[in-house]
Amino acid sequence: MQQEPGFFDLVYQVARLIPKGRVTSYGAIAAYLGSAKSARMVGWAMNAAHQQKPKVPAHRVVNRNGMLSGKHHFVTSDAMQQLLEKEGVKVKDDQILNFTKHFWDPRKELSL
DNA sequence: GTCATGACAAAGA
DNA sequence: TTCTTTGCCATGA
Repeated sequence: MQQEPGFFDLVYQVARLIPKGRVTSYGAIAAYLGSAKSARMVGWAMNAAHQQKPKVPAHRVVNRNGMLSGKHHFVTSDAMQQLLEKEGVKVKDDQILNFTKHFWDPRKELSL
């Protein structure tokens, strides 16, 4: 088995590194992986993250606008918002308040 | 092997 | 300023 670190695995790794109460964007993760323009792949990876173990905090990953674009993919549409608020992130109208304040850039926090 | 889709992002009009 | 279009790369049929 090649065990080659695929794009998905990288996304899961970074997603799990997101501190509690923080959020990041698909583009930020993509940029950290070296493919800033492949933000779509990050979101696509999240789609498969549901079957990944350990669980991937996909609820901490939102689009560049801080909007819970992926909430619709959770078990329940409210699950994502509930989880975020539970961690201290205020969500209003499917959008994170003070998004820039909660924003966590792996490219900055992890390494440069 | 080819076509179509996807939880995004940046640029152009 | 908002809306529209293109790019990106991997997965599935």
